[in-house]
This record gives sequence, structure tokens and C-alpha cells, in this order.
Amino acid sequence: MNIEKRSGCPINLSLEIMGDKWSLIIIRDMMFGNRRHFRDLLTHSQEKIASNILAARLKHLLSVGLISKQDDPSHSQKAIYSLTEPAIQLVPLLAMMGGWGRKHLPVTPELSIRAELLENGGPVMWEKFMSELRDIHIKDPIGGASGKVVSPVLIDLTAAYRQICATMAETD
Amino acid sequence: MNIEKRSGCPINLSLEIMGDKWSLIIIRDMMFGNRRHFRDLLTHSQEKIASNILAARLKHLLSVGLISKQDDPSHSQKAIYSLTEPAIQLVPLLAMMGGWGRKHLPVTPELSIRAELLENGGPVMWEKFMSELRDIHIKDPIGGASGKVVSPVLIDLTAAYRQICATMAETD
DNA sequence: AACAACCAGTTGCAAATCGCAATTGGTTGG
DNA sequence: CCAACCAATTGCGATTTGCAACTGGTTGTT
Repeated sequence: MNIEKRSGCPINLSLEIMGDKWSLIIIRDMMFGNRRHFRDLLTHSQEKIASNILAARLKHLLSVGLISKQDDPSHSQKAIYSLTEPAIQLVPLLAMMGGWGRKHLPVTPELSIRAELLENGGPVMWEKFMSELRDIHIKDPIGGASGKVVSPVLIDLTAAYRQICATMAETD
Repeated sequence: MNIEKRSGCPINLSLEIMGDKWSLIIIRDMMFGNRRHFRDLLTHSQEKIASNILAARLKHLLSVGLISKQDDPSHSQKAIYSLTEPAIQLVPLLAMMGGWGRKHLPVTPELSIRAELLENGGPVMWEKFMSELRDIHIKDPIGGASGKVVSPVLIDLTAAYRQICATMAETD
């Protein structure tokens, strides 16, 4: 993760810090799945990231200021990872990326329900979601990680996800 | 460029085809710089891509359907690369990525003027630009590559870019 | 016809990165 | 005391990256 500087173009600089196959996956899981611990991110993701790569990416994301890290008071060994303001402002980008993928790529329905809801919700929903993310990642990261503070939009998104998964299972 | 399939999540699938440091740079140059030939993309980009990597990426982008390739009638050896409809629909994503980078990263002013104009123009400008891209990449790729068919939005963007570059040079 | 400049790539090779599996040193709860 | 869990780290082979040089061919000029 050396600091290159190919050019000062905004798109290039963005790609230099998140233009790889894992960084945005991790941010996605923290953002939409509220995965806040190493073990959570390691095991509960669809894409089966390796532990050394997860460690390297987290270090990288920390170094570029997209996430923050703090001790979990409930468990001296646990660390809580949280999104920073710049990462929260990636919500529209991820929403659009999801929308684009849903339109042009062979997505599976149960995994794209979140993207669909977020796309339909539009900028108004994005703003609401971002505001809630600030509550559980910046204002009260500990409460947010433990589930004591919640995000209604996040609950809606995961509820819809669970429902569609149940429907799919039923038809088997 | 093997075909993985880590998951059917829209964001993941999008990252699997453009989640690297070069694919979107190439699409950016084709889109905003109207670079349509191998040599053009190789030499006129800020980031100095190596020729073997450019060749590999173009092959990859062709295989996933983001660009198309055809012979240049004016030169039997030249090939014209054009954006396909899915790639043109990345305009909002690239606009947002530029906007995000401009806000959070140490961009250079002359290279971010395009991102700023595109951001200020909003969805209305994006649609207009996309419509013009369809003219010069899909409807008449040969005329578009040779400059016989033009995109007014593109001209505005590059004019502003040239003007800012001139202003910067003046102050040296 | 000769020749330089240009065309889209390819090849060889060293360095860096990726990804899997196993392991580390420590903490927690029963 | 011990099994389960915690955030990583290590070893190592496979893959990818990036540089430099080169290939076989075309075009424009003289």
C-alpha cells in the first residue's frame, strides 16, 4: 500500500485509494451490514475475504482516513471499526454502483434488493441513511456497534433482504 | 482476467469488472478526452500507463462489453475503440467519483475543473453529455473519433480545462 | 524506391501483490 | 482449567504489475 501519485485528477486519486477489489466491499459491509469487528467482516461476508487481506485493507483504509478504530469496552481484545465522514459520503457512489450493476450485470435477486431499495429511495433516502450512519459510526460508535443505537433505514434494508431470502428458500 | 464470481451482489459484480486501478482511467480518457486509439490512450494520459497493461485492460473491457473495437477506415492498422451503452451509463458514477475526490483528496485545480463543471451541471448535464456520447461512440464512432461529429458538452469541458491551464501557466 | 515515423500490440523479466492454510499470543466464559 | 473466540501474522506458491525493449506491419515524405 505505498503512496503513489500518478496524477492529481480527482477520479485517479479516488481510484488510488479505493480502486481495488476489496476496499469498497469492506466499506459496503460496514455500511449496509453494520459489521464493525474483524471477525464479523471476515466470516459474514458473501465474498470470503482472507484474514491477511482483510487486515491489510483495514490498515490501508485507516491510513487514508476512511475508517477509524477504537477499543471495544466490552471486550479488551475486540476492536470496533467505524466509518468516517468521507466514507459515509460514499453512500451515493455505492448506491449508484449498485444500481449500475443491477442493470448491467447478472446479479442475484436476494443480494440486489438493498440496491433496489436504495436506488428507488433516491437522494432523499441517501441523506437520511447518511445521517443515521453518522449516529452509529461517529456520534456513538460503541452503541452503534453493539446495536443499542440503531438506524431505521438500515433496519428497513435488512428486513427486506431477510424477507426476500425467506421467500426464495420457500420456493425450493 | 479470469471470470471470478465471488457473489451476485451488484456492488461486488461491478467491482469485479472495474475494481482495479486502470479500467476506469481508460474509460475516463475515452469519455472525457475522446481518446479513441491505442496510441492516444497510451501517450496522452496523465498517469503513464504501460503498453502491455493498456493492451490487457482493453482486451478485458472488450470482453465484459464496456467498449467496442473496429477498424479505422483512414488507416488500415488503426483501431477505433468506442464506449458501449453500459459504459456511457457510468457517467453519473464517474461524475460522483470526481466530486467525491475533489472534496476529500488533494487534487490539482486544473485537473479537477472538469469534475467541478460536471458536478455543478448535475443530472441534467449528465443526461445531455450521455446523449452526445451516444452520438460519437455508438451512432457514428468513426466520425466521433475523427472529430467530424462533436459533443458540445465535451468542447465546453475541454475549453474550461485549457483556459485554467493557461491561467496557471501565466502565473508562473 | 528508400526511409523515417508511426501503428497496435507482444515478449522477457524482476518486483510486488494476492490468496490460501496454518499458526500466534492473548482474552473470555463456563 | 480449558474450549472457544479474538485480531491479526507467517510461510509460501501463484498471479499480477510495471518497465524496457522489441515485433511485424503501414503511412507519408523525399
